[in-house]
Amino acid sequence: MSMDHVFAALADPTRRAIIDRLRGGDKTAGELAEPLPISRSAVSQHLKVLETAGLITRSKSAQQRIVALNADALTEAAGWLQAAHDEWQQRFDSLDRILAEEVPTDTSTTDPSTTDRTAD
Amino acid sequence: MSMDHVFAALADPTRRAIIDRLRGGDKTAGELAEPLPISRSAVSQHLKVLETAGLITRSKSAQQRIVALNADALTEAAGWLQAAHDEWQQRFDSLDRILAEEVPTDTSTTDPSTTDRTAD
DNA sequence: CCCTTAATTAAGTGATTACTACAATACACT
DNA sequence: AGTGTATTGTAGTAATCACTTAATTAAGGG
Repeated sequence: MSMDHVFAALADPTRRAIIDRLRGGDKTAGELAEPLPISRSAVSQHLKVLETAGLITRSKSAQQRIVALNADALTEAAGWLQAAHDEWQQRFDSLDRILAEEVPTDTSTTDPSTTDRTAD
Repeated sequence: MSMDHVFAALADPTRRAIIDRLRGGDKTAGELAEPLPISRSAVSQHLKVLETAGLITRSKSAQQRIVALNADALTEAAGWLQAAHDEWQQRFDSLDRILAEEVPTDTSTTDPSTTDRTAD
């Protein structure tokens, strides 16, 4: 259930498609394989990758395997991304504030060619 | 800047470590390479992967390359995860509610073997 | 112009990935 | 037991990955 495995699992478009379908509720391995342009064996292998990553759980019901999404692993990965994003955004915002405060003096006030007040 | 590339980039622990360091602000390629147990060449290759994924931007400053985090790609990936997580959680919550309300009746009311009322 | 520093690119290697086709398992129905 | 259905496991293969060393580009200073 390491982050390595979670992100590696999510890197494949077929596996993300499977997760997208699972958002609508549990499915059997066959139902998941049906719209995909690859063999059932390949789907089974993808499911194994997702299971190892902790993103899904599989349970038996007669011959069929019920596949369900596991929210915990999603939460963990989402959390890491959110943390990185938030800290960066915060740093970005404060930089914005600094720039907004300190900019006013730029040119024309300290221009040496206009400060030669020789008129007197 | 596809999701494939973003998640594939995040699947490597070295690259996540680089992103973690970048949360503290911009760094040069050398600064990023210094604590890592791999060659500078390898770090440069990792940076290229992160750049292709849109997770960082690189700019030149004299001989050095300044590396900066790019929040947009992080936002996109975080958004996908969050959407999957939220919809699942919502479905989970309503299932919880249904179970809490509907459990009382289970079996024994529609059993065909007990409806042969031959006693008359 | 030559040399140092900072970083990237090129080539090569061993490990891993995604797929297919085929074989094996597991369960249900007769 | 024997057949059909749902799914997984096992080679085998072509492509990609992470790494190393060696060569290359680019900027600055003598």
